[in-house]
Amino acid sequence: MSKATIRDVARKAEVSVATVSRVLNNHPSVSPFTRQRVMDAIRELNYSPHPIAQRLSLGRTETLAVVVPLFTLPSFVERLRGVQKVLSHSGYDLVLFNVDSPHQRDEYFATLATRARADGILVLSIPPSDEDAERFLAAEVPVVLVDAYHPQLSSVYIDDVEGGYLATRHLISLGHRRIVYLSEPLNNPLEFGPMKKRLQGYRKALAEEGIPFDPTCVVEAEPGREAAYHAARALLARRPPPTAVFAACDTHAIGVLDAARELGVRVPEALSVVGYDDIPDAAYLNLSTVHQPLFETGRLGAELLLTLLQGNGGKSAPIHRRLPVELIHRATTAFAPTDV
Amino acid sequence: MSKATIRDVARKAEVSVATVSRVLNNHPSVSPFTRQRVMDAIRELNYSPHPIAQRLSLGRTETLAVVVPLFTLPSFVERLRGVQKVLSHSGYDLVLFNVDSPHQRDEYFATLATRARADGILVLSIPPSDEDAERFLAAEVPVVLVDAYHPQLSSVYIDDVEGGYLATRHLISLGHRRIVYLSEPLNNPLEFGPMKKRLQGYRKALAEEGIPFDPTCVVEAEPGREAAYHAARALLARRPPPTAVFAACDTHAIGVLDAARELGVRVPEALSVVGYDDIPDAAYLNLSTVHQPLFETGRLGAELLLTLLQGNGGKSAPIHRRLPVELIHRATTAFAPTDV
DNA sequence: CTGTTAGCGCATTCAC
DNA sequence: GTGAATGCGCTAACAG
Repeated sequence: MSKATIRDVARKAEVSVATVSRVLNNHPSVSPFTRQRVMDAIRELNYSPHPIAQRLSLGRTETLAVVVPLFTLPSFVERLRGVQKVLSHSGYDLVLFNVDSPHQRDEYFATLATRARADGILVLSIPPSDEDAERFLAAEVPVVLVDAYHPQLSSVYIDDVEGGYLATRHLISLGHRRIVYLSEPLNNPLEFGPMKKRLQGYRKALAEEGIPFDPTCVVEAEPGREAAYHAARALLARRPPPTAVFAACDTHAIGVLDAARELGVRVPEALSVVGYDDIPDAAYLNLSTVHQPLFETGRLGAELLLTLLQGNGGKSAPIHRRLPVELIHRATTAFAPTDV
Repeated sequence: MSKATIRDVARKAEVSVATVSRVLNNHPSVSPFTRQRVMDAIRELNYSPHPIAQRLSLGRTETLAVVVPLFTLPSFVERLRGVQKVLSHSGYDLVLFNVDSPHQRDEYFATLATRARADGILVLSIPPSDEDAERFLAAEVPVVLVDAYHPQLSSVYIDDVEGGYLATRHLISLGHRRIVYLSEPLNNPLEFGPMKKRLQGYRKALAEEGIPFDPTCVVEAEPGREAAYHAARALLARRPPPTAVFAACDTHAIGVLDAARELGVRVPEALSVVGYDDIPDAAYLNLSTVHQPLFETGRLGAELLLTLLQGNGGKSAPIHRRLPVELIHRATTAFAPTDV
């Protein structure tokens, strides 16, 4: 249907293609009369400009790339929602690049480092290497990192050290001393960093209170409730068992709750558990946790990218926004048992 | 960097652009010698073809549109995973269109009905109108519906009538008679149909057993655990209360479990609950439910679309694939209490 | 095997 | 105000 081209419209309206183009981009210098005739022709032919042709001519792609670790992170949906909310009315197409391996990440980052690919790039939770950053900079394609950081690239992120610190301090203030830090693998192929940062915060809080760091109190488990459950069972079998667990993500925290329930370990009386992220389930389960603004972070990242796109040409200094985290004290944390 | 054009390569390799184009699309008729020279030039210039220009020239967009109700359906992630898995290696860009209002749906469907927009369209859980279907057909742009159905458009879906039937039959066979059907709003703005279909299955099972249909046993609640929880509280306050609830989605079923627990109604002794979807949480909570292949459905939909794209030109008859559903009997359903 | 050329559909100088 | 002409970067006949 819409096979009509700008030329057809021009012919029908008895004007030149240039004029049609002008009314299309409502250029001021077109007489009302001609404009009307063109509009009529457009409507009659059910014409709409060919996006690809426009893009080639304009030298823009009208496209934004969003790079996400779609399946590894459960929190991505919330972030993506925030992103989508902003971009939906921006006129940009949102193309999704899912990376689930380092190789794919490298490939995407390499191919995206061109204005010919996308006008801007939004990267969720995947830290680019220095080399990647260089390429992005050289290609002069605006990039915003969400939940990731690189000094040379704009970003929106949270202070994970602070988050880990808050969670641990909370437990310490309740009298806990044998606090386990349970996290997803600290060294993962995608070099997802927050888990390490949270560990730093954990250690910082411990150090502040003069509690010696016990390496056996740092345990890693694969992502997912299941893995955390098994890890927790092992933990609770220790003698003496920990009195508190700081899980680096809510999913893990829930796995810990599972194990505790199954073993008859009462929470929070015998075991305190604090999670991280504040996913919807956390509120429901009354899980004490560190709240991080998932939706917000996506939204702000997208907005920042649009801003960078506005100020085209001016490759200004990167803008970094750090959003606050907050400890939510719910029902899974309480004073440490006294029979230590 | 990659500002080099095909002309630059041609110049450097001392050949014509046509030849460069040939090696790019590894056309056979190029002498090994020339090919090597061109390849060298390409590498030296760090050249890569401009996607937009290619598309304009080829008359293809190399793009697939995926239309999703991103935020209303919790199951979309699983489906999208399936889609992504297939498309990631297809060479197509995957652009995401999120619709959360009828208006947006209409807008997207209208603008997508052109080959100029996308080479193919994948629609998740949003039934197009007859008018939409006509437009897609007229534009000759391949469309695959996932979890939705239209006679003229290819689709991958499940038999929701059967699902509703299975769930209800299961309850009936356990001796239940006062069975409530709890569902998301039957008439929703996006005209999402499965809830009605499941109701049909429910009624069919009832009818088969000669159990009179009681309109007060059909209750609607907004999406989400919370709303279901409130609805369930009201239900359990009835005298006599229902002995079983068939929730049209697992999230609702979980809300029912919440209410039962809070009111001290034991499940499954005093109340049987069966859900629908078999989301990850369902397995964990030991929820009896109707399993539907979320990931599979997305995967197959994407594969079907690619197939349609292969057989370009031939606008064959629509292909419909109906995937089986299955009742998973877990711990939330049991024989009806005898003290009726 | 390789080069020349004509589009693809639109935006945009530059004249008039 | 409007039109003719040029270019965006690449592919695909058509010649040679």
